[in-house]
Amino acid sequence: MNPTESSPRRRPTIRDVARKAGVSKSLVSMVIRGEEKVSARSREAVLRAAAELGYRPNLMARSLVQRRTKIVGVMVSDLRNPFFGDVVSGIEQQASELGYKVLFTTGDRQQERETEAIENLLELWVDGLILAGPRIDQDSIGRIGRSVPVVVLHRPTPTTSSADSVTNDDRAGAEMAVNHCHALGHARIAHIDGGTGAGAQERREGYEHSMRRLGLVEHIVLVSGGYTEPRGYQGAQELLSKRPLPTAVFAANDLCAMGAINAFEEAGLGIPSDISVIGYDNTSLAALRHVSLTSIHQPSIEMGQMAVERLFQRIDKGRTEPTHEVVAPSLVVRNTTGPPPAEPELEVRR
Amino acid sequence: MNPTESSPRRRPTIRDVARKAGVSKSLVSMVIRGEEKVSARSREAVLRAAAELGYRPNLMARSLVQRRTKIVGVMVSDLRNPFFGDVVSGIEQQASELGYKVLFTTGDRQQERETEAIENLLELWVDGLILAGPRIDQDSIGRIGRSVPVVVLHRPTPTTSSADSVTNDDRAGAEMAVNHCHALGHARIAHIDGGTGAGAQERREGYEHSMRRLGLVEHIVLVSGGYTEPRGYQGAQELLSKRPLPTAVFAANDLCAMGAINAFEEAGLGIPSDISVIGYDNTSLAALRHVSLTSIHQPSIEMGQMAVERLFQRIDKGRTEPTHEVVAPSLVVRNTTGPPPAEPELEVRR
DNA sequence: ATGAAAGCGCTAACAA
DNA sequence: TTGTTAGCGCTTTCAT
Repeated sequence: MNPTESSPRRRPTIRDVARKAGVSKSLVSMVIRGEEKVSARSREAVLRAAAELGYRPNLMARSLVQRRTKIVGVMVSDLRNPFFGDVVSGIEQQASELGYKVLFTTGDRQQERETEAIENLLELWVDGLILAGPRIDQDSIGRIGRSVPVVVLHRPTPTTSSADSVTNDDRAGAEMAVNHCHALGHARIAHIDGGTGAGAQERREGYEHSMRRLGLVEHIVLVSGGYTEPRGYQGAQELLSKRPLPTAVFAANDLCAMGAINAFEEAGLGIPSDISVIGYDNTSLAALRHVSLTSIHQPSIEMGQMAVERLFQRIDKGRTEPTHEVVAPSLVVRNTTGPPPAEPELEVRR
Repeated sequence: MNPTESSPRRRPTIRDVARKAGVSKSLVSMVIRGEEKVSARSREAVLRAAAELGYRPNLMARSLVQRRTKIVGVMVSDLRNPFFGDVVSGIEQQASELGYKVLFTTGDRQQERETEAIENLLELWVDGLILAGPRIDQDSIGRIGRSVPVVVLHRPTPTTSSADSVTNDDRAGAEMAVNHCHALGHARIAHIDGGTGAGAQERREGYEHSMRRLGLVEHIVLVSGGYTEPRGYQGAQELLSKRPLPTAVFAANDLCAMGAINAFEEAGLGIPSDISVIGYDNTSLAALRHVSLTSIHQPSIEMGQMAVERLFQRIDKGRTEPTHEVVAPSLVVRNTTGPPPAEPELEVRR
């Protein structure tokens, strides 16, 4: 029995191809990489041998000698959030445009898992790293940024950091949300926050700042939530236990908003007749006509593309000073926000 | 100026650590891999040097000599479908349990992109491959399966194939959907199909078979759709242009169902008062109380885990005969299905 | 307990 | 145009 065949499919290497084609390794290498200076005869022989053997170059071996992988690593904090679907799509588009492959890992919204996920990518010596909505601390990011080009997505990064960042202006977005509600006549505007999620702090601050600026400081109600539906539900429950009830709620993101809406509807409140809800991210979820959630839009596909572009500038263009791109969010009004209900107090006074 | 420092962060290698710690490469290797037979003194010296240099082992170099990567590659057909969030989560859990890393790529529902995505993984010499909802043809899958362990998720695979598969019984699930509608009193049950999506054919067949078995063959209405919301919307539009209108619609998946619901609501139809809608996959989307979509559940997290387990058996346990695991789907009744409206014909006759 | 040497699959000079 | 050689960073015998 042929030992090569009997061994459970040892993958053919460049050597096997060379032997079969009757040429040297280097010639095979040249053909595989599409170099010109190869005679048609050799080229054909090599290609045929490669095809017959089912040869596939070993990227690791190649990367080892070239000292670069042409791979962009992407750590996505939460694959369950539809928001990241768009981001990833933008990343892939641009990467393939620039000749890079993309590999993903996920952190499942837990710091420890994120660290692991990033480590996995780093051990592969990816040429660059994109952290999409990371929760790990800034110090860690800075440290990683010193050993490999890093772009942080959706999370503001201190200007001192070695990492680039691409974010939307969360503070401005939050203010848009509050202003929208205020313009509709709301005063008791509450916020279910995003906890430790990327950008959550800024949205919180934007909310508070805006409330203050509008003279609604005594109406500030801030409950803790998170970037998931159950967190939004919990946050809404907490709001429901307080009096007076808010007439509008700004939720940390769309998922959170959906959870809040569920809680309110369960409590028999009409949306937006009794209570308005506004989300953030303008995900595909919000756009579903059946959901029709008013939300703050951030251009996620474009942001994904920008992240890759930034990485590229560092890797292939030798840029070294960090850049911090901030894109403008925008308000998308749909059907979960409207004017507040008539004040019950009026009826009491009557 | 120290040339090592000035060069734009060349990553430290095992050699650098060895030099700094004043020991040999092999010793460093042993320490890094946590081997026992190393003196405490050397171990400390090595660890300190490694920490100071920010050393990170190069997985590629290691894989090259070990001829295995301890990486499971996963090609996900559509990251925008929340369904895959769960699947991925199951895959990651089980993989980390078994000591494997996971790397993802996506195909964005296009065959060509899928092929590329898979190729990327293969060139890394991943130890095994999971194809989650692939659209590429069975031949290609079979070919890949002959060179590396492959598990196909969510898509039935011919028993002749060299790949394993983990699927739910799409045919049975489709029949459950139809039976549920029939039990509610519906006869005009239409189907918006999933086109070339994984399992779509089986769902289509299950629908037709079930309609036939229930004696509703003349009510079979099958329009083409797909596994996305816009496709569902289009499919529903087509249904709306036909007479008589169906009283219930079985959509290829939840996304498709949402699109259909949008179309129906836009047309002024009440759900489920005028028309019932049932989806497939029981995604987080369907579970949103505000959406509350009746759907066919498949245990996605468990299926992800099983896929990894199957891979593991091939990689580390030497299994060679293909397995085809089929799990049972189940019906989850929510608020988008109900009894059909009173027949308008009755009023006409009156 | 530690080190020297060979080699994983590939590319990149350099020779021929 | 083609082959030879060295070496990428690491693990793995095999000596010591």
